[in-house]
Amino acid sequence: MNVRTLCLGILALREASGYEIKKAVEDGMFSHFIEASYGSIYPALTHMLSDGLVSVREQVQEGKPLKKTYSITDSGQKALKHALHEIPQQDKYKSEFLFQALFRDQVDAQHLDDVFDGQLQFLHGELATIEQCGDSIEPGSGHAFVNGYGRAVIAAAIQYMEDSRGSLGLPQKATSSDAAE
Amino acid sequence: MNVRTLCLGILALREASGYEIKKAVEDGMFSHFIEASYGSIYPALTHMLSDGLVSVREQVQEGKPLKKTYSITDSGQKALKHALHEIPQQDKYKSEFLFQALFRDQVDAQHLDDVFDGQLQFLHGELATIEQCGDSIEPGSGHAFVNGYGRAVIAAAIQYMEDSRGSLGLPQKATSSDAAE
DNA sequence: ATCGGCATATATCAATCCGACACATAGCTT
DNA sequence: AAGCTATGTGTCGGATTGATATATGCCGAT
Repeated sequence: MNVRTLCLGILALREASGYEIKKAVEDGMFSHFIEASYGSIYPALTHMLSDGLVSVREQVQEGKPLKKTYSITDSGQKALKHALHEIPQQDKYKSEFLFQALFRDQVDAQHLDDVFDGQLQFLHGELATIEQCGDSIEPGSGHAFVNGYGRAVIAAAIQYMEDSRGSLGLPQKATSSDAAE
Repeated sequence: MNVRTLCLGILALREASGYEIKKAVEDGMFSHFIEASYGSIYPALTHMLSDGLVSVREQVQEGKPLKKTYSITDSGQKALKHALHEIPQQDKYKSEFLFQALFRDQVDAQHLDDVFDGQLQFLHGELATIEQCGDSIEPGSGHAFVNGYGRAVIAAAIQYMEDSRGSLGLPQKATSSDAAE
C-alpha cells in the first residue's frame, strides 16, 4: 500500500489538508500503525488531484498561510474500495530500541538506562494518544477494534518493560505512571 | 539507524554472508523488529568493505554458488559501539491489516474474514519463530529481554484478536492454536 | 522591543531503501 | 522436461524519508 491510498483513506473520513494528514499520522488516530512524511504526502495529493481522485478547495485564512483542503471524489472512493480489497502486506515493526537492547553488553549502563526510560515514556505517550482518541468512538466499529488492538499491544509492552527493569540490572524508579511527581 | 549499522550488529554476533543476513532479518532472531532487503544489504556490505569495517572470505562450495562470508573488523566493532550510543529513533509500526480493519464497513465480509485469519496466522508464525529462538538464550542477556518483549507483545495481539472475533461479526472458528486439524 | 521558538502551511530534493528482477547451480517433484 | 525450492550475488527503477527552504503570526523571554 502506498501513500496515495493512505491519504485517500484519511480523506474518506474527513476532508483535510496535507498538513492535517501529516498530523493525523503523527499524533492522531493513525499514529500507532501508520507512517508518512511530507515528502510523500504532498506529491501524492498533487498526483491524485491530476487523476481526479481528490478535489481541492483553496482557503485564504487571515493570520495563517494559504490552506488547500482536499476532499475525496466518487472516483477516489472507488479507488479506495479497490485498494481495501487487496491482500494486505505483512505488518512491519522496526525498533532501534530493541536493537540496542540486544547489544546491551556493549553499551554504557547509563545509556541503557536513558534509552530504557525513553522507550517507556514513548510507550506511555502512545497509550495516552490512543486512549484519548478512544473516547469518541462508537463500539463495534472498525475504529473501536483498531483502537483496542493498539491499546492491548502497547499495554503489554509497558507491562513487560516495567517487569523487566530489575532483570536488566537497571535501578528501580518510582511508579512510571506518576514519574512526574 | 541505517542498514550498514544493522549488518554490523549481526556480524558482531557471528560471521555471515549477505544471504544469511537477509535470512536473519526475515525468519530468524531479528525478524520481529528489523527489516532490510537485498537491495540495501549487498551495497551496505560492499561499502563497509571498502571502509574497512568488515572483511571477506570467499568460499567456493561444491554444488553451491560462491559464498562471501563477511566478518566484522576491529574498526567495525568501534563503529558499531559508536552507533549503539546514539539516541535510538522511535519505534515504527506499519500495519495494512489495521488500516483495512479501520474501513471494515467498506469491505466485503468475506474479505474481512480472510484478512483477519491471515493476520492471526501471521501472528502465530511470529510467535513460533520467537519461541523457537528463545530456547538457546541465556537468561538475563539482551537477547532474553528482546525475546521476551516480542513474545509479550505478540501474545497480547493474538489474545486481543481472538477475543474480538465475535464483536467484529465474524464467524467463530475452532481454537486457532489447532486450526490445522 | 526584538529575538528565538512554536504552530500553521506548502513544497522540494538528495540520500536511502524496497521490491522486483536477472543470473547461476543443484536437487526434488510432477 | 518443466517447474519449484533453496542457496547465493547483484542491479535498478521507483517509492519514501529526513532535512531544508519559504512564509506568516503569536507568545514568552532577554
